Amino acid sequence: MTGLRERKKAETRAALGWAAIHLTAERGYDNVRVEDIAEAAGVSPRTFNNYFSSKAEAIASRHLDRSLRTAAALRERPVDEPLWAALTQAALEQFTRGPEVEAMPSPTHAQWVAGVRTMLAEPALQGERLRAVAVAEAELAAAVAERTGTDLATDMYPRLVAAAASAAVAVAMQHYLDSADPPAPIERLITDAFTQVAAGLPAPPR
Amino acid sequence: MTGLRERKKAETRAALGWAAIHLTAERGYDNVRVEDIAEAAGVSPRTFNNYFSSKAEAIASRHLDRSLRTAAALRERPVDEPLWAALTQAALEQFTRGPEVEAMPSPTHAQWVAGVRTMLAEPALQGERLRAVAVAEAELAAAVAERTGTDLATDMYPRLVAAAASAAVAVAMQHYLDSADPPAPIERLITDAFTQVAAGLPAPPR
DNA sequence: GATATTTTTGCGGGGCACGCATCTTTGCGT
DNA sequence: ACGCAAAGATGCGTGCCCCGCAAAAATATC
Repeated sequence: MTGLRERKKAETRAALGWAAIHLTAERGYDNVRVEDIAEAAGVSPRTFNNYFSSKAEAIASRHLDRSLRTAAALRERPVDEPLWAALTQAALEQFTRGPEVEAMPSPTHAQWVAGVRTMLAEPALQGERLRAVAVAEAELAAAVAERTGTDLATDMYPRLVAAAASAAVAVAMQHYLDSADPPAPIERLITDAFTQVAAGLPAPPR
Repeated sequence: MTGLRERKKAETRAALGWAAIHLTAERGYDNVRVEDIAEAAGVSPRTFNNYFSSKAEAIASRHLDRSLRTAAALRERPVDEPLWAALTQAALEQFTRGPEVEAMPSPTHAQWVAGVRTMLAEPALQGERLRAVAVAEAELAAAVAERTGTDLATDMYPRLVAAAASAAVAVAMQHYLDSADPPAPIERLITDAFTQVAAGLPAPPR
């Protein structure tokens, strides 16, 4: 059962995370104070640090949540699906755009994308983002171990798979952001990346 | 030519980095103040921030340097060596222990390892470490692109290779630290990891 | 409705990162 | 050898961040 307490906590957390991202994309990382984020979310500044232990962590929180969902998605895939096909699908599922982005008016949208790009370039945030990916990777490794019947404690295999899958997604996203004109569809990039990794990344003929 | 100026800068940087690691492994991350690190390196506290923009960055600096050396090492490998063999060797080269560690007396050494483990577990450092790896990965990708005649701007291939290689090293290191009793030789773990990745990480028979 | 738990909030402290002005060191041309 | 220009080191001051602690408010339990 989902009590009022838990729901409110989740809402506050989401509000703080979203406010942190929104304000940062709008004004730039160090023109946003914790105080501003707290105000936008309707809580006291002190409360901010009850939810996140740093400004960076708040901003990275959505990325963390989404990354964790990949592991959960893998567990939902049919057990008889081949591993790499299941991984690819699990990853793809995370890239259907949510309503709060879709509902954004178009001219604003361009500014938004630019703001996000600037945000991602901020060194102070990259570390936290990568840490989020690492946390999710552990979950993914556990799911892979379960699915393939390997042992996390003795085999490197599940961790290698999880790391390679994370890398595929990361590279595809980077490629998408870099060459956004014209923007190659992210779905194709992800599929491509997974295919190459699953083929062992052979050196191309020269 | 390597002037006095550059040499002194490099020395100061190294001294700060080493002091940061040493003190942190000894006392724990938040029992070390920037002031202490500066003092140990023989410079003023203000100077610390001329070299590193955070305590975490200073601690991760050696890791960054070592990671960057992998990319440099790849460039030194013979051009006719197959890609994955060259990558494996380049990575292996970075794991011959330096004299300042080798020279450490054995009882102290145990404490040292424990200290380092605690240090690596510190959340505040993990992000910075990962960021260092990411920076090195970009270098590695460039080296791979060069060696394979692919194009960084249009092909995901070199980045995927770099990411997969980084992941192989990271997983091997993690495995090494986790199962350190008995400690499997790191060289074998790395070689194993690279072999699996280059084979496309096929699902094992159940 | 009264009591017990959880969460929020205000306050205060210790530290960190950095801009700016100043002083010192190094490099170089004559 | 000397002095000037460039680069680095230092001290000071500022704004912000993160967190411990204890009181107050909100929610759950009976």
